[in-house]
Amino acid sequence: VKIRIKDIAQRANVSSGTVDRVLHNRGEVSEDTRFKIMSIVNEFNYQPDIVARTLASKRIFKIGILMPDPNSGISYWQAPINGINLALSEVSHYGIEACNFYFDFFSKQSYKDSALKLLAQSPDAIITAPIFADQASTLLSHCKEKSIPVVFIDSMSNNLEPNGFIGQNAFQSGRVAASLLNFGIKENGNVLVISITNEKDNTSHFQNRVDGFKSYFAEKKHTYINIDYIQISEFDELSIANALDKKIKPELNGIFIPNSRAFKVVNYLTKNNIEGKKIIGYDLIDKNVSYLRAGKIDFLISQRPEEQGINAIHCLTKKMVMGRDIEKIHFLPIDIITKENIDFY
Amino acid sequence: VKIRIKDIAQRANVSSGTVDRVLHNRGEVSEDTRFKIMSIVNEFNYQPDIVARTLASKRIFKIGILMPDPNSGISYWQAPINGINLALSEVSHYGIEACNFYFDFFSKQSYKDSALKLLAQSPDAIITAPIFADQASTLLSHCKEKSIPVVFIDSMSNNLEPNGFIGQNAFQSGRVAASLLNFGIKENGNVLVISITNEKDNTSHFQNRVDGFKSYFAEKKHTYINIDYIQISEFDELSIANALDKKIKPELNGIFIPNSRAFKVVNYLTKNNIEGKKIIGYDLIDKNVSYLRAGKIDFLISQRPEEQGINAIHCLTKKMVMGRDIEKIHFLPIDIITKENIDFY
DNA sequence: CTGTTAGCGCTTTCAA
DNA sequence: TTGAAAGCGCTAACAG
Repeated sequence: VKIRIKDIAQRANVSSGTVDRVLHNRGEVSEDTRFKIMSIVNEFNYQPDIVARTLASKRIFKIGILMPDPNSGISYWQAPINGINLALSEVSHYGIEACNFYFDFFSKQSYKDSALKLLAQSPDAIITAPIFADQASTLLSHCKEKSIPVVFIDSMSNNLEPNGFIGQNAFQSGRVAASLLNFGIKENGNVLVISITNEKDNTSHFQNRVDGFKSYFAEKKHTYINIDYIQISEFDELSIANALDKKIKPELNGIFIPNSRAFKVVNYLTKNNIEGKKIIGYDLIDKNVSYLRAGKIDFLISQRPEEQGINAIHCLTKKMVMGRDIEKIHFLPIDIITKENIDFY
Repeated sequence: VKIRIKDIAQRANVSSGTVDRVLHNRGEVSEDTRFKIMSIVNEFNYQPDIVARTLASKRIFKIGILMPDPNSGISYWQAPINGINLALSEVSHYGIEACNFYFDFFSKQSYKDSALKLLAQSPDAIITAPIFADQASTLLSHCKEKSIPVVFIDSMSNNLEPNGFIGQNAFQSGRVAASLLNFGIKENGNVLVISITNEKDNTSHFQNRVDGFKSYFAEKKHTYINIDYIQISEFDELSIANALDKKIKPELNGIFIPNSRAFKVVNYLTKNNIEGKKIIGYDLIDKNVSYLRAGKIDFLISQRPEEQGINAIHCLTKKMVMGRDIEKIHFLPIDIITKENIDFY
């Protein structure tokens, strides 16, 4: 019971060219025939054969990728790019192509520059990690004007409205971390939140995690967990050591690091022969994974960065090739990773 | 630099029909021209355009699905079927179709019967959960003869060799469970493994989990965890209560249920007002999830049943449409689910 | 405004 | 053994 353009044309006493015109809203069709055709389309629930379509139309869809440079220090950013490339290889025969632009994770200017270069390529859609809220906002406005769909991955700037967001619920992930520490610590104890970050980071994302973390303990009635907090805005070893010297005490039970820099804390602990703290951090970057395997980090929370990339490509492909809507918010699972299950992620 | 059949034909001074014949090994081609064509194919690394291919060949690939009846008691089995259907809807335009056959989870005969009915439909590939090793083995032999690829999902019967397996590493998942309990229990304590299963189940799968669980504690040098074990082969409330009355003691710290029947244990505990045991089970079936949300189960381990179904369809599609090989073993992650992250799975 | 037509790259039948 | 040709369902350019 599949109806084709040819069938519709026949029933409407028009040519297939005309049907094609109304299906693609390219005008130049009288209201009468347009109506007649549409009613047949609806009556029989016409679904275009996308295989035939992609074969016939040699159209190329260009997806602009604007991501942090995976080679610049923070190895985390290789993961979403891997996901993007993997997905691209699967949909390339639909005429989906990418043009990649990388920016320096620590430079707003670099984001801005790359964004401009990207726009110069006139992409049909854009995927970006909106590390810098202001610059991402500018990009978004440009795109809205030209009606280029934009998908954010990784993090969400609170007041921006991209066509879609793919990432983790940061607040809730903080709660997950808290519940794990709570499970290991029993009724009462002391935990420390160590935020190694400076104002150049997309701090609100990390802050949401901390807020979630605190909210968990705030709700607990029968446990008495004392939460201390420290922010360290210099990333070098000495600054971190100085800051931690004051905060790491014997009575401390657990440590929560709300971003991928847990390994820096463990570096310090190892150097100072401090053991027995429960530690939980984020992201499966090499240095964190090594410490996890060595038993020096208890849990890492993963945001499925590859899958973020994969999903972003898939959702834009569906949008452009099949005309499907973009899901406004797509939260990925909050994966709990330990020494014992790390091999399967 | 894409080469087409037409180009190959031209270079070889033959018609495109002949090229097609050698590409599909349908003979009726002289060794000479065959060789000439193949060398061109290799030289230019010809990749068929699968879009054009599927459009031209109206071939239908039928995938036989042989799974436990999702409506018969064990609600778990709806999940892989959902995954299968989801993936099917994505690849249906490649001419992939399914014919479903369900069997009674507790009846070997029913598996056998359904397998025969399925084979009568002469499917091009088969997906099954090999709940009964012997019967699955018979099916496998039949398929090997007719060279029908078979993919197992969920569990693996130790000495069988399907073309592919998609599921979880059962042994390692038991280790994950153990490490979680260990995290919550500290240096020493008592844990109980409750295996609610009868000989009709595919017990080896569950046994692997228990083995993994034990292996974890066996390796621990500085913790003294005493592991008790009980098997209950009747599923009714009374039998379970009788069995547990003897085993659940105040000094018990943790309970591990190596299959989806954790809720039956929690039913008992609730009825008897027993609290404060750390509990870990498997699978996100409704009853387990309710107890997880209520804080009566600490962790559930999930095997991504939907994804098992999705992957099975995808890997067979790649095999049949694109001629790619089937991955022999595809282990899915061992997801750790808590009250705090359940909403995102 | 509308119809005609020539493909897209591959498969498949029929004839030679 | 091989070649020629008619499609698969849809697009897009051109003619009217």
